[in-house]
Amino acid sequence: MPELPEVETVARGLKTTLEGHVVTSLRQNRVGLRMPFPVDLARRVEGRRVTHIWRRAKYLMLTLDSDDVLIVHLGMSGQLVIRHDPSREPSPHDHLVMTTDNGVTYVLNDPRRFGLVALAHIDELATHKLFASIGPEPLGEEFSIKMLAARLSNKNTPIKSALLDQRVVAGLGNIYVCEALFRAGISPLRQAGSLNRASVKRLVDAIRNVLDAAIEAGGSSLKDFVHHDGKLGYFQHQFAVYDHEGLACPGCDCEVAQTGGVERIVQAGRSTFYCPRKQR
DNA sequence: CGGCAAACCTGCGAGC
DNA sequence: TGCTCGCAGGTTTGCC
Repeated sequence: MPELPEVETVARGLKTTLEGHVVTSLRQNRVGLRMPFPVDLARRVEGRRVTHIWRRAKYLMLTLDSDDVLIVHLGMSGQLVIRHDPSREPSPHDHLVMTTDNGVTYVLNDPRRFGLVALAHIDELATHKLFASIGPEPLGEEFSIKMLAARLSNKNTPIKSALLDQRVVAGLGNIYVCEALFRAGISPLRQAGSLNRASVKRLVDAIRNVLDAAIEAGGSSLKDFVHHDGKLGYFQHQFAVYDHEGLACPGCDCEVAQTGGVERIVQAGRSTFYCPRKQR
């Protein structure tokens, strides 16, 4: 589920209630998710103040006053939400339960358990296994036409697959790759290395614009995604092509009955939605 | 090295 | 109603 805009939304929401507060208890209801929880997780988090909440790629980052960083990835179905009734019996998928000194309880719930929780010292983040090979932040200064062009130039894979590769650019997932390629007018089938400079420029602009718009809308809620306070995102109502197979492409003026509308294909095992008339 | 399929896991909707 | 199948926002592994 959560791609860059969804994780950014959770980070911004948590800032308002969690930042500046001390973790009074951290309970684990299982040994781990995709990877085992750190063995010393509770010991290193309990009693620490959360000084800064931020995001890198699709990872939620909670910096503690010990200079440890609590790293949370929500996988496909993860939620980090406020639990208003802490006395309630945890649901089978409430894997972590955390309480802070202002009396707020947070639950990490993740039915599919593709999520991940890790802990690292702030000085070792850059070289940490999770982050060492991740590409630039698409909303940051360093992401440019020149740099994306360089990263795509020698790739023989379709542009769709290249953009899903977190080493090329950080934070994009299936939804926003499809939407960005639509906005840029580029076919997902094009070989990444075949894009000219003008196409790469449109792609850089499209990626930034779609991510900005999605963050503005609080992310996309398809099945599982909710904000920290349980509210839904609403960018799904602005999808042009994602999950729109057979529906009218917003850029085409002809009838769906004649064109077939938005098409769905499978690339590297994942659905791609696109308009073959508007995307070349 | 590069690129793709499969695996990890649960839940849900469609179809029979 | 109840079963099976396919599919889902991500990442890693292993194979060619």
